[in-house]
Amino acid sequence: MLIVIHSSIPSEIKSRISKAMRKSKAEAAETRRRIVKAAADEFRRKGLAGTGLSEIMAAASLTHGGFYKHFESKDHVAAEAVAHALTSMIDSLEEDAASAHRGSGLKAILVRYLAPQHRDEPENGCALAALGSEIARSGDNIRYEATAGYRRLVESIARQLPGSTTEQARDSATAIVSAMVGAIVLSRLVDDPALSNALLKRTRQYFLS
Amino acid sequence: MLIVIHSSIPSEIKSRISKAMRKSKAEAAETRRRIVKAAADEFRRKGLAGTGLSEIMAAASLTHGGFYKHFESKDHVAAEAVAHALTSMIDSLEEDAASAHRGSGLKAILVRYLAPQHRDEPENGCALAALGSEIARSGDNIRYEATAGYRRLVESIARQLPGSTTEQARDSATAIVSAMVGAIVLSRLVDDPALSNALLKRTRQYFLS
DNA sequence: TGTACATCAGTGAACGCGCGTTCACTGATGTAC
DNA sequence: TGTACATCAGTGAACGCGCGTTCACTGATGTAC
Repeated sequence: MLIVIHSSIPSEIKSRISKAMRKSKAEAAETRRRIVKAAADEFRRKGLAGTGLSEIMAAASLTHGGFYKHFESKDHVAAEAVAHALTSMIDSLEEDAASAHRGSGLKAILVRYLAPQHRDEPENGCALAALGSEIARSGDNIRYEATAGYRRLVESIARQLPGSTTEQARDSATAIVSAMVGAIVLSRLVDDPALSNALLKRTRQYFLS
Repeated sequence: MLIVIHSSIPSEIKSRISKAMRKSKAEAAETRRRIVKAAADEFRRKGLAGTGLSEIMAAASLTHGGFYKHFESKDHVAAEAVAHALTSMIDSLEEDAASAHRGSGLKAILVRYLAPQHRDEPENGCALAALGSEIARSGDNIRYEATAGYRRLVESIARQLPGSTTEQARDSATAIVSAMVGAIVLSRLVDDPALSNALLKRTRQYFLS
Protein backbone atom coordinates (compact mmCIF):
# COMPACT_ATOMS: atom_id res chain seq x y z
CA MET A 1 0.00 0.00 0.00
CA LEU A 2 1.25 3.41 -0.91
CA ILE A 3 0.71 6.23 1.54
CA VAL A 4 0.70 9.68 0.07
CA ILE A 5 1.02 12.60 2.44
CA HIS A 6 0.14 15.79 0.65
CA SER A 7 0.00 19.37 1.79
CA SER A 8 0.95 18.35 5.30
CA ILE A 9 4.51 19.71 5.13
CA PRO A 10 5.03 23.42 5.88
CA SER A 11 5.90 25.25 2.70
CA GLU A 12 9.26 26.58 3.88
CA ILE A 13 10.40 23.00 4.58
CA LYS A 14 8.87 21.73 1.35
CA SER A 15 10.76 24.33 -0.62
CA ARG A 16 14.01 23.27 0.96
CA ILE A 17 13.52 19.65 -0.06
CA SER A 18 11.84 20.38 -3.38
CA LYS A 19 13.27 18.65 -6.41
CA ALA A 20 14.26 21.79 -8.23
CA MET A 21 14.18 25.48 -7.59
CA ARG A 22 16.01 28.34 -9.11
CA LYS A 23 18.95 29.56 -7.04
CA SER A 24 19.95 33.17 -6.62
CA LYS A 25 22.92 34.44 -8.62
CA ALA A 26 25.07 34.42 -5.51
CA GLU A 27 24.10 30.84 -4.72
CA ALA A 28 24.73 29.76 -8.30
CA ALA A 29 28.19 31.33 -8.30
CA GLU A 30 28.92 29.57 -5.03
CA THR A 31 27.72 26.27 -6.55
CA ARG A 32 30.02 26.77 -9.51
CA ARG A 33 32.99 27.28 -7.18
CA ARG A 34 31.99 24.14 -5.27
CA ILE A 35 31.97 22.14 -8.51
CA VAL A 36 35.43 23.40 -9.50
CA LYS A 37 36.79 22.52 -6.08
CA ALA A 38 35.17 19.07 -6.15
CA ALA A 39 36.52 18.52 -9.67
CA ALA A 40 40.03 19.55 -8.62
CA ASP A 41 39.93 17.04 -5.77
CA GLU A 42 38.39 14.14 -7.70
CA PHE A 43 40.58 14.60 -10.77
CA ARG A 44 43.73 14.63 -8.64
CA ARG A 45 42.54 11.56 -6.79
CA LYS A 46 41.33 9.41 -9.69
CA GLY A 47 42.72 11.00 -12.82
CA LEU A 48 41.18 12.92 -15.71
CA ALA A 49 39.90 9.88 -17.59
CA GLY A 50 39.15 8.00 -14.37
CA THR A 51 36.79 10.60 -12.93
CA GLY A 52 33.19 10.81 -14.12
CA LEU A 53 31.07 13.95 -14.10
CA SER A 54 28.63 12.14 -11.81
CA GLU A 55 31.38 11.68 -9.23
CA ILE A 56 32.29 15.35 -9.39
CA MET A 57 28.71 16.49 -9.09
CA ALA A 58 28.03 14.05 -6.27
CA ALA A 59 31.13 15.35 -4.46
CA ALA A 60 29.59 18.81 -4.81
CA SER A 61 26.27 17.43 -3.45
CA LEU A 62 24.46 17.82 -6.76
CA THR A 63 22.95 15.56 -9.39
CA HIS A 64 24.87 15.20 -12.62
CA GLY A 65 22.16 16.70 -14.83
CA GLY A 66 22.90 20.24 -13.73
CA PHE A 67 26.52 20.16 -14.78
CA TYR A 68 25.93 21.82 -18.15
CA LYS A 69 24.26 24.81 -16.54
CA HIS A 70 27.77 25.74 -15.35
CA PHE A 71 30.26 24.30 -17.86
CA GLU A 72 30.44 23.64 -21.58
CA SER A 73 32.10 20.24 -21.24
CA LYS A 74 34.22 17.97 -19.08
CA ASP A 75 37.34 19.52 -20.62
CA HIS A 76 36.26 23.00 -19.55
CA VAL A 77 35.76 22.07 -15.92
CA ALA A 78 39.04 20.13 -16.01
CA ALA A 79 40.90 23.22 -17.20
CA GLU A 80 39.43 25.29 -14.37
CA ALA A 81 40.12 22.51 -11.89
CA VAL A 82 43.79 22.34 -12.93
CA ALA A 83 44.11 26.11 -12.64
CA HIS A 84 42.44 26.10 -9.22
CA ALA A 85 44.57 23.22 -7.93
CA LEU A 86 47.84 24.77 -9.09
CA THR A 87 47.00 28.22 -7.76
CA SER A 88 46.16 26.93 -4.31
CA MET A 89 49.23 24.68 -4.19
CA ILE A 90 51.61 27.46 -5.23
CA ASP A 91 50.00 29.90 -2.78
CA SER A 92 50.49 27.37 -0.03
CA LEU A 93 54.15 26.76 -0.95
CA GLU A 94 54.81 30.50 -1.04
CA GLU A 95 53.33 30.89 2.41
CA ASP A 96 55.68 28.20 3.67
CA ALA A 97 58.64 29.96 2.06
CA ALA A 98 57.58 33.33 3.42
CA SER A 99 57.35 32.11 6.99
CA ALA A 100 60.69 30.27 6.82
CA HIS A 101 63.93 31.73 8.14
CA ARG A 102 65.79 33.98 5.75
CA GLY A 103 67.56 31.83 3.17
CA SER A 104 65.64 28.64 3.91
CA GLY A 105 62.71 29.24 1.61
CA LEU A 106 63.80 26.46 -0.76
CA LYS A 107 64.17 24.05 2.12
CA ALA A 108 60.69 24.88 3.38
CA ILE A 109 59.21 24.27 -0.06
CA LEU A 110 61.07 21.01 -0.64
CA VAL A 111 60.20 19.68 2.80
CA ARG A 112 56.55 20.36 2.11
CA TYR A 113 56.49 19.15 -1.49
CA LEU A 114 58.76 16.10 -1.33
CA ALA A 115 56.90 14.59 1.59
CA PRO A 116 55.01 11.35 2.22
CA GLN A 117 51.98 13.46 3.15
CA HIS A 118 51.96 15.08 -0.28
CA ARG A 119 52.38 11.68 -1.92
CA ASP A 120 49.52 10.24 0.10
CA GLU A 121 47.08 13.11 -0.40
CA PRO A 122 46.99 13.79 -4.13
CA GLU A 123 43.66 15.57 -3.72
CA ASN A 124 45.46 18.37 -1.86
CA GLY A 125 48.63 18.26 -3.90
CA CYS A 126 50.29 19.19 -7.14
CA ALA A 127 48.13 18.74 -10.23
CA LEU A 128 51.22 18.50 -12.45
CA ALA A 129 52.33 15.43 -10.51
CA ALA A 130 48.85 13.92 -10.16
CA LEU A 131 47.77 14.46 -13.76
CA GLY A 132 51.00 15.11 -15.67
CA SER A 133 50.96 12.31 -18.19
CA GLU A 134 47.23 12.76 -18.80
CA ILE A 135 47.49 16.54 -19.25
CA ALA A 136 50.10 15.93 -21.97
CA ARG A 137 47.37 14.17 -23.97
CA SER A 138 44.61 16.67 -23.15
CA GLY A 139 43.01 19.57 -24.95
CA ASP A 140 44.44 23.06 -25.40
CA ASN A 141 42.56 24.69 -22.56
CA ILE A 142 43.82 22.17 -20.00
CA ARG A 143 47.41 22.39 -21.22
CA TYR A 144 47.18 26.18 -21.21
CA GLU A 145 46.32 26.29 -17.52
CA ALA A 146 48.92 23.66 -16.68
CA THR A 147 51.58 25.65 -18.51
CA ALA A 148 50.66 28.84 -16.66
CA GLY A 149 50.86 26.97 -13.35
CA TYR A 150 54.18 25.39 -14.29
CA ARG A 151 55.66 28.82 -15.10
CA ARG A 152 54.50 30.23 -11.77
CA LEU A 153 55.95 27.26 -9.90
CA VAL A 154 59.36 27.70 -11.55
CA GLU A 155 59.36 31.43 -10.80
CA SER A 156 58.37 30.73 -7.23
CA ILE A 157 61.30 28.37 -6.74
CA ALA A 158 63.69 30.68 -8.58
CA ARG A 159 62.86 33.46 -6.11
CA GLN A 160 64.17 31.27 -3.29
CA LEU A 161 67.55 30.73 -4.94
CA PRO A 162 70.55 32.97 -4.22
CA GLY A 163 71.94 32.55 -7.81
CA SER A 164 74.14 35.40 -8.99
CA THR A 165 71.92 36.09 -12.01
CA THR A 166 68.21 35.62 -12.59
CA GLU A 167 69.03 33.29 -15.49
CA GLN A 168 71.06 31.04 -13.21
CA ALA A 169 68.29 30.97 -10.64
CA ARG A 170 65.73 30.16 -13.32
CA ASP A 171 67.89 27.37 -14.74
CA SER A 172 68.34 25.75 -11.35
CA ALA A 173 64.69 26.20 -10.51
CA THR A 174 63.77 24.44 -13.75
CA ALA A 175 65.82 21.37 -12.83
CA ILE A 176 64.48 21.40 -9.28
CA VAL A 177 60.86 21.53 -10.47
CA SER A 178 61.52 18.62 -12.86
CA ALA A 179 62.85 16.61 -9.93
CA MET A 180 59.99 17.63 -7.63
CA VAL A 181 57.30 16.55 -10.10
CA GLY A 182 59.16 13.39 -11.10
CA ALA A 183 59.78 12.35 -7.52
CA ILE A 184 56.11 12.62 -6.54
CA VAL A 185 55.01 10.71 -9.65
CA LEU A 186 57.56 7.97 -8.93
CA SER A 187 56.85 7.87 -5.19
CA ARG A 188 53.21 7.14 -6.02
CA LEU A 189 53.75 4.43 -8.61
CA VAL A 190 56.40 2.47 -6.73
CA ASP A 191 54.87 -0.43 -4.80
CA ASP A 192 57.47 -0.54 -2.02
CA PRO A 193 56.77 2.03 0.75
CA ALA A 194 60.38 2.03 1.93
CA LEU A 195 61.67 2.73 -1.57
CA SER A 196 59.01 5.40 -1.98
CA ASN A 197 60.04 7.18 1.22
CA ALA A 198 63.72 6.87 0.38
CA LEU A 199 63.22 8.27 -3.10
CA LEU A 200 61.52 11.37 -1.71
CA LYS A 201 64.18 11.89 0.94
CA ARG A 202 67.11 11.38 -1.45
CA THR A 203 65.67 13.74 -4.04
CA ARG A 204 65.10 16.36 -1.33
CA GLN A 205 68.58 15.94 0.14
CA TYR A 206 70.21 16.25 -3.27
CA PHE A 207 69.04 19.84 -3.66
CA LEU A 208 69.63 20.87 -0.07
CA SER A 209 73.30 19.93 0.29
CA MET B 1 22.55 -7.81 -58.45
CA LEU B 2 24.80 -9.90 -56.26
CA ILE B 3 27.47 -12.00 -57.90
CA VAL B 4 28.71 -14.92 -55.88
CA ILE B 5 31.91 -16.60 -56.97
CA HIS B 6 32.28 -19.92 -55.22
CA SER B 7 34.91 -22.62 -55.36
CA SER B 8 36.90 -20.63 -57.87
CA ILE B 9 39.71 -19.76 -55.48
CA PRO B 10 42.58 -22.27 -55.08
CA SER B 11 42.48 -23.88 -51.66
CA GLU B 12 45.94 -22.79 -50.55
CA ILE B 13 44.93 -19.17 -51.18
CA LYS B 14 41.55 -19.69 -49.57
CA SER B 15 43.20 -21.08 -46.46
CA ARG B 16 45.41 -18.03 -46.20
CA ILE B 17 42.41 -15.69 -46.26
CA SER B 18 40.14 -17.94 -44.25
CA LYS B 19 38.34 -16.36 -41.34
CA ALA B 20 39.91 -18.47 -38.68
CA MET B 21 42.44 -21.21 -38.52
CA ARG B 22 44.50 -22.59 -35.73
CA LYS B 23 48.08 -21.27 -35.65
CA SER B 24 51.13 -23.30 -34.74
CA LYS B 25 52.58 -22.86 -31.27
CA ALA B 26 55.48 -20.89 -32.69
CA GLU B 27 53.14 -18.58 -34.57
CA ALA B 28 50.95 -18.12 -31.50
CA ALA B 29 53.97 -17.20 -29.36
CA GLU B 30 55.03 -14.74 -32.02
CA THR B 31 51.51 -13.27 -32.08
CA ARG B 32 51.61 -12.85 -28.33
CA ARG B 33 54.88 -10.94 -28.57
CA ARG B 34 53.39 -8.77 -31.30
CA ILE B 35 50.43 -7.91 -29.06
CA VAL B 36 52.71 -6.95 -26.15
CA LYS B 37 54.79 -4.73 -28.43
CA ALA B 38 51.67 -3.13 -29.93
CA ALA B 39 50.26 -2.59 -26.43
CA ALA B 40 53.51 -1.01 -25.23
CA ASP B 41 53.42 1.43 -28.14
CA GLU B 42 49.72 2.29 -27.97
CA PHE B 43 49.66 2.66 -24.19
CA ARG B 44 52.66 5.00 -24.26
CA ARG B 45 51.05 7.01 -27.05
CA LYS B 46 47.49 7.31 -25.74
CA GLY B 47 47.63 6.30 -22.10
CA LEU B 48 46.38 3.31 -20.15
CA ALA B 49 42.76 4.46 -19.89
CA GLY B 50 42.88 6.08 -23.32
CA THR B 51 43.83 2.95 -25.23
CA GLY B 52 41.23 0.33 -26.09
CA LEU B 53 41.91 -3.36 -26.59
CA SER B 54 40.59 -3.01 -30.14
CA GLU B 55 43.28 -0.44 -30.93
CA ILE B 56 45.98 -2.71 -29.56
CA MET B 57 44.73 -5.74 -31.46
CA ALA B 58 44.34 -3.70 -34.65
CA ALA B 59 47.90 -2.42 -34.23
CA ALA B 60 48.93 -6.08 -34.03
CA SER B 61 46.86 -6.79 -37.19
CA LEU B 62 44.29 -8.88 -35.34
CA THR B 63 40.63 -8.61 -34.44
CA HIS B 64 39.83 -7.83 -30.84
CA GLY B 65 37.98 -11.06 -30.12
CA GLY B 66 41.17 -13.10 -29.93
CA PHE B 67 42.69 -11.03 -27.18
CA TYR B 68 41.58 -13.34 -24.38
CA LYS B 69 43.30 -16.31 -25.98
CA HIS B 70 46.55 -14.63 -24.91
CA PHE B 71 45.80 -12.51 -21.81
CA GLU B 72 43.54 -12.66 -18.80
CA SER B 73 42.61 -8.99 -18.90
CA LYS B 74 43.62 -5.51 -20.02
CA ASP B 75 45.57 -5.09 -16.77
CA HIS B 76 47.63 -8.18 -17.51
CA VAL B 77 48.69 -7.04 -20.96
CA ALA B 78 49.38 -3.58 -19.54
CA ALA B 79 51.74 -5.02 -16.95
CA GLU B 80 53.64 -6.94 -19.64
CA ALA B 81 53.65 -3.87 -21.87
CA VAL B 82 55.14 -1.72 -19.12
CA ALA B 83 57.81 -4.34 -18.41
CA HIS B 84 58.63 -4.65 -22.11
CA ALA B 85 58.79 -0.89 -22.64
CA LEU B 86 61.05 -0.31 -19.64
CA THR B 87 63.38 -3.17 -20.48
CA SER B 88 63.92 -2.00 -24.03
CA MET B 89 64.40 1.62 -22.97
CA ILE B 90 66.95 0.75 -20.28
CA ASP B 91 68.80 -1.60 -22.65
CA SER B 92 68.99 1.20 -25.18
CA LEU B 93 70.28 3.71 -22.61
CA GLU B 94 72.91 1.26 -21.41
CA GLU B 95 74.11 0.75 -24.96
CA ASP B 96 74.50 4.50 -25.31
CA ALA B 97 76.44 4.64 -22.07
CA ALA B 98 78.62 1.69 -23.06
CA SER B 99 79.60 3.22 -26.38
CA ALA B 100 80.35 6.64 -24.85
CA HIS B 101 83.84 7.79 -23.94
CA ARG B 102 85.08 6.75 -20.53
CA GLY B 103 83.45 8.92 -17.89
CA SER B 104 80.73 10.34 -20.16
CA GLY B 105 78.16 7.60 -19.69
CA LEU B 106 75.85 9.90 -17.73
CA LYS B 107 76.11 12.56 -20.41
CA ALA B 108 75.25 10.04 -23.12
CA ILE B 109 72.19 8.90 -21.18
CA LEU B 110 70.96 12.40 -20.38
CA VAL B 111 71.45 13.58 -23.95
CA ARG B 112 69.35 10.70 -25.17
CA TYR B 113 66.69 10.83 -22.48
CA LEU B 114 66.23 14.58 -22.04
CA ALA B 115 65.76 15.19 -25.74
CA PRO B 116 62.99 16.64 -27.92
CA GLN B 117 62.99 13.37 -29.84
CA HIS B 118 62.17 11.42 -26.71
CA ARG B 119 59.46 13.94 -25.82
CA ASP B 120 57.94 13.68 -29.31
CA GLU B 121 58.02 9.90 -29.59
CA PRO B 122 56.42 8.56 -26.42
CA GLU B 123 55.78 5.23 -28.17
CA ASN B 124 59.53 4.59 -28.17
CA GLY B 125 60.26 6.21 -24.84
CA CYS B 126 60.10 5.85 -21.10
CA ALA B 127 56.91 4.24 -19.78
CA LEU B 128 57.42 5.87 -16.37
CA ALA B 129 57.20 9.28 -18.00
CA ALA B 130 54.42 8.37 -20.45
CA LEU B 131 52.22 6.56 -17.94
CA GLY B 132 53.50 7.65 -14.54
CA SER B 133 50.43 9.26 -13.04
CA GLU B 134 48.20 6.49 -14.42
CA ILE B 135 50.43 3.68 -13.14
CA ALA B 136 50.15 5.18 -9.65
CA ARG B 137 46.41 4.45 -9.81
CA SER B 138 46.75 1.01 -11.42
CA GLY B 139 46.65 -2.55 -10.18
CA ASP B 140 49.38 -4.42 -8.35
CA ASN B 141 50.79 -6.23 -11.38
CA ILE B 142 51.34 -3.02 -13.32
CA ARG B 143 52.92 -1.24 -10.36
CA TYR B 144 55.13 -4.26 -9.72
CA GLU B 145 56.64 -4.11 -13.21
CA ALA B 146 56.98 -0.34 -13.05
CA THR B 147 58.80 -0.61 -9.73
CA ALA B 148 61.19 -3.22 -11.09
CA GLY B 149 61.92 -1.00 -14.09
CA TYR B 150 62.41 2.05 -11.88
CA ARG B 151 64.94 0.19 -9.72
CA ARG B 152 66.89 -0.92 -12.79
CA LEU B 153 66.90 2.61 -14.18
CA VAL B 154 68.30 4.03 -10.94
CA GLU B 155 71.00 1.33 -10.80
CA SER B 156 71.86 1.99 -14.40
CA ILE B 157 72.39 5.70 -13.74
CA ALA B 158 74.25 5.03 -10.48
CA ARG B 159 76.77 2.89 -12.39
CA GLN B 160 77.68 5.95 -14.48
CA LEU B 161 78.46 8.10 -11.45
CA PRO B 162 81.96 8.37 -9.99
CA GLY B 163 80.60 8.77 -6.40
CA SER B 164 83.06 7.73 -3.69
CA THR B 165 80.58 5.23 -2.22
CA THR B 166 77.80 3.21 -3.80
CA GLU B 167 75.34 4.90 -1.43
CA GLN B 168 76.34 8.31 -2.71
CA ALA B 169 76.03 7.19 -6.31
CA ARG B 170 72.62 5.69 -5.61
CA ASP B 171 71.42 8.87 -3.86
CA SER B 172 72.50 11.08 -6.74
CA ALA B 173 71.07 8.66 -9.29
CA THR B 174 67.74 8.77 -7.45
CA ALA B 175 67.54 12.55 -7.76
CA ILE B 176 68.65 12.43 -11.39
CA VAL B 177 65.98 9.87 -12.28
CA SER B 178 63.32 12.00 -10.56
CA ALA B 179 64.41 14.96 -12.68
CA MET B 180 64.57 12.88 -15.89
CA VAL B 181 61.03 11.57 -15.50
CA GLY B 182 59.65 14.90 -14.33
CA ALA B 183 61.27 16.81 -17.17
CA ILE B 184 59.80 14.55 -19.86
CA VAL B 185 56.34 14.70 -18.27
CA LEU B 186 56.53 18.50 -18.08
CA SER B 187 58.02 18.92 -21.56
CA ARG B 188 55.00 17.08 -22.94
CA LEU B 189 52.29 18.94 -21.07
CA VAL B 190 53.63 22.45 -21.62
CA ASP B 191 51.97 24.12 -24.61
CA ASP B 192 54.91 26.35 -25.56
CA PRO B 193 57.53 24.54 -27.67
CA ALA B 194 60.28 27.00 -26.74
CA LEU B 195 59.60 26.53 -23.04
CA SER B 196 59.48 22.78 -23.55
CA ASN B 197 62.86 22.70 -25.29
CA ALA B 198 64.38 25.02 -22.72
CA LEU B 199 63.11 22.94 -19.83
CA LEU B 200 64.76 19.82 -21.25
CA LYS B 201 68.02 21.59 -21.92
CA ARG B 202 68.17 23.29 -18.50
CA THR B 203 67.42 20.08 -16.63
CA ARG B 204 70.11 18.28 -18.63
CA GLN B 205 72.69 21.04 -18.09
CA TYR B 206 72.03 21.11 -14.37
CA PHE B 207 73.33 17.58 -13.93
CA LEU B 208 76.22 17.89 -16.36
CA SER B 209 77.97 20.94 -14.91
C1' DT C 1 53.92 -43.37 -42.07
C1' DG C 2 48.88 -42.84 -41.93
C1' DT C 3 44.40 -41.96 -39.80
C1' DA C 4 40.93 -40.13 -36.48
C1' DC C 5 40.07 -36.98 -33.22
C1' DA C 6 40.82 -33.31 -29.85
C1' DT C 7 42.72 -28.85 -29.34
C1' DC C 8 42.83 -24.09 -29.63
C1' DA C 9 44.31 -19.39 -32.23
C1' DG C 10 41.72 -16.36 -34.37
C1' DT C 11 37.10 -14.35 -36.17
C1' DG C 12 33.16 -11.54 -35.73
C1' DA C 13 28.96 -10.73 -33.38
C1' DA C 14 26.92 -9.83 -29.10
C1' DC C 15 26.64 -8.63 -24.02
C1' DG C 16 26.04 -5.25 -20.31
C1' DC C 17 27.81 -1.24 -18.34
C1' DG C 18 29.26 3.44 -17.50
C1' DC C 19 30.27 7.39 -19.69
C1' DG C 20 29.43 12.38 -21.56
C1' DT C 21 25.71 14.78 -23.08
C1' DT C 22 20.75 16.17 -23.79
C1' DC C 23 16.18 17.13 -22.43
C1' DA C 24 11.51 18.08 -20.33
C1' DC C 25 10.24 19.74 -16.26
C1' DT C 26 9.94 22.54 -11.72
C1' DG C 27 9.47 26.57 -9.14
C1' DA C 28 12.00 30.39 -6.82
C1' DT C 29 14.43 34.41 -8.52
C1' DG C 30 14.76 38.43 -11.20
C1' DT C 31 12.62 42.01 -14.01
C1' DA C 32 9.38 45.08 -16.41
C1' DC C 33 5.66 47.84 -15.60
C1' DT D 1 5.29 48.70 -3.31
C1' DG D 2 2.77 45.23 -5.94
C1' DT D 3 1.81 42.21 -9.84
C1' DA D 4 2.66 39.32 -14.00
C1' DC D 5 5.80 37.04 -16.49
C1' DA D 6 10.30 35.43 -18.14
C1' DT D 7 14.44 33.32 -16.65
C1' DC D 8 17.26 29.70 -15.34
C1' DA D 9 19.65 26.50 -11.47
C1' DG D 10 18.85 22.15 -10.44
C1' DT D 11 16.45 17.39 -10.99
C1' DG D 12 16.07 12.92 -12.85
C1' DA D 13 15.37 10.20 -16.84
C1' DA D 14 16.98 9.14 -21.28
C1' DC D 15 20.23 9.12 -25.36
C1' DG D 16 23.92 6.91 -28.05
C1' DC D 17 28.45 5.35 -27.92
C1' DG D 18 32.62 2.83 -26.92
C1' DC D 19 34.49 0.02 -23.76
C1' DG D 20 36.05 -4.69 -21.64
C1' DT D 21 34.55 -9.10 -21.84
C1' DT D 22 32.13 -13.36 -23.58
C1' DC D 23 30.75 -16.64 -26.92
C1' DA D 24 29.69 -19.82 -30.92
C1' DC D 25 32.12 -21.04 -34.60
C1' DT D 26 36.05 -22.42 -37.95
C1' DG D 27 39.59 -25.27 -39.50
C1' DA D 28 44.65 -26.13 -39.33
C1' DT D 29 47.67 -28.00 -35.83
C1' DG D 30 48.94 -31.39 -32.63
C1' DT D 31 48.41 -35.98 -30.69
C1' DA D 32 47.16 -40.82 -29.83
C1' DC D 33 47.13 -45.06 -31.89
